[in-house]
Amino acid sequence: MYKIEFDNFFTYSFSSDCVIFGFRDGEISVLLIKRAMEPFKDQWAIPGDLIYPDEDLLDASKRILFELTQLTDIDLHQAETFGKPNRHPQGRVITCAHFALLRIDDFHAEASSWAKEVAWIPIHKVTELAFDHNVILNSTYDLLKQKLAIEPVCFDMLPEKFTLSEMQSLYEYAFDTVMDKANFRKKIKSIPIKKLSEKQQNVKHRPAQLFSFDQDKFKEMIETDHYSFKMY
Amino acid sequence: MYKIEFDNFFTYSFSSDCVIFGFRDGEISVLLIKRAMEPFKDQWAIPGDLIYPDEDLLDASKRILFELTQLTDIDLHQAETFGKPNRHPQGRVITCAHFALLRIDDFHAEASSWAKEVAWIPIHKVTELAFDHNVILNSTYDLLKQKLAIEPVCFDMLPEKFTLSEMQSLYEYAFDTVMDKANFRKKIKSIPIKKLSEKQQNVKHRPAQLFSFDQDKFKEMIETDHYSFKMY
DNA sequence: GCAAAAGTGTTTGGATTACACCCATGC
DNA sequence: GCATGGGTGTAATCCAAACACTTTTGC
Repeated sequence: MYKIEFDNFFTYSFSSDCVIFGFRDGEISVLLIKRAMEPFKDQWAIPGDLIYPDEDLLDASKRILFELTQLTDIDLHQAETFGKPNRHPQGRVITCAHFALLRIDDFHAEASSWAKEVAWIPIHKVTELAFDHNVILNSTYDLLKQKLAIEPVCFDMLPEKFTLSEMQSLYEYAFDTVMDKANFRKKIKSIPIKKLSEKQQNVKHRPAQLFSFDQDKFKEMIETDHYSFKMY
Repeated sequence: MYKIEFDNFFTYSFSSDCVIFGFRDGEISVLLIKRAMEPFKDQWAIPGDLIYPDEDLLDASKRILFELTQLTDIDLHQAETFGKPNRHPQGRVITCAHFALLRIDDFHAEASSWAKEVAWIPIHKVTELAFDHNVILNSTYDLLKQKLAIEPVCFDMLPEKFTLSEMQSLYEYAFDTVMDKANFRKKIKSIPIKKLSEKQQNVKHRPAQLFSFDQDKFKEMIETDHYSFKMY
C-alpha cells in the first residue's frame, strides 16, 4: 500500500503564470519575457511567479501583471493548471495559468527584476519557450478563443474607441476565417455598442465610424432580456 | 519589500477533487461522500485526496475515482483550481477540481477508508457541503454545462443504449429549458448516432427506438468534414 | 377504447449567405 | 481621377419555432 506521512505532502511549490494577450495590426499577440535568472535564463517565457503563502491565486496573477505593466483593475480569467511532476527542474512546482486581455497601446511594459526584456509576439510567431510554456500558451489561447465566442471580452483587447473593421479582423484572426463585411455588421446588431460622435483620423481613405462597448446596456440586457452574447 | 526565502514556498499541500456526475430519471446527479475523518467528519463532501509527490494531477483524480468506483478508463476533465489561503482549516491546501461523467447504473459505488457513505444527489437538491465544496460544485457544474454544448459528452452519462427522449431530457435539465420533440430530433440530425435494431422493453406505452453514439463516425467526421459538435 | 409516450410533417418568420453597389477621403 | 477601404441594400437560402397529427404499446 502506498502510504505517506501527511507532513511529506507539504513539499510542493505553487506558482501562477499570467498569459497576457493583446491585439494590434490584425494580430493577437502575447506578452513574453526574457528570463533574467536560472533556470532557462535568457529564454523567452510566460511571466509567472511563486505564490506567497497567504496569497490567493488570482491575487498572485494580479501582482505579476502589475509588476510588468503597472496596470491594476484588469480582469483576469483562470485557465488550465499544470502539474506534471517533472515540469520544473528545481522541484515540484504546480502552476495555475491565468490570462488577461489588454490594449497594447495603452501602457508601456517594463523590464523588471525577473524579466530582462519584454516583447509582444504574435501568437502564430511564438517559437520555443522555457519550461512547458508552449503547452500552457496553446491551452490558454484555446480558452481565450472559447471566451471570445461567448463573452464580450474582445472589447478588452480592442482600443476603447474602435471601428467595426477592427472588431471584425479580431474575430477573423481568432477564428481563422474570413467574413463578409455586410454580414458581420448584421450579425453584431444585437451587441450593445455605442456609436460615437467621432470618426477615425489621419487615414488615407474614408474615415470609419468609431464605436465603444456599452457596458451599462450590456448589464441591463442580461438582467432584463435574458440576453446572452454569441459570436461564431 | 515582501521578501521570502525560496525554501519557505515549499510549505503547501495540493489536492485533487473529483466531481462525478451522472444522469438518471431526468436529473443530473453528483456522487458525494460522507467524510470518515476530521475535519468536517460526517459531513457531505466532494471526493478528493492529496496528490502524491510524483503524481500528475489527472492521475490523482483517476486514483480517487478508482478507489470509489473501481472504474478505470473514464475520461476526466479539468475544472477550476481553488486556492484561497484559508480554504482548508489545517493548512494551505490548493485543490484542482476535475469532473468525470458516468453511467449511474453501470457500477456500484463503495464506501472506502475516507468515505463512510456515498450517495448520488441530484444537483438541485445538494445542501451544505464541507470546506468550499459548494463553490467548487457550482463552478464545475457550469463547466459541465458548457461542455455539453460543444462536445458529445452527454453520451458518457446516458446509458450505452439510449432513447432520443432520454437525450432530450438530459439537455432540458442541463439548460433548464423545455424543447419541442420534433425540433429536437431535427436539431440532432447531424450528430453521429447509430440506430440500433433494439427497442425499449417493458414500458407501458409505445417502445422507443434505441440509439448509441457512433464514436468512429464522429472521429471520421471531425477529420474529414471539419465537423464540430454543437447543441444549444 | 383509452392513456401515454413515440415519432413525423407542414407552415412561417427570422437569420445567414452571397454579392452588388455606393460613399468619403488622400494624393 | 483613382486607389483604398468604409458602409449599405437585396434576393435566395437555410434554419428554428410552433403546432398538428399519426403510431404503437399496455391495460
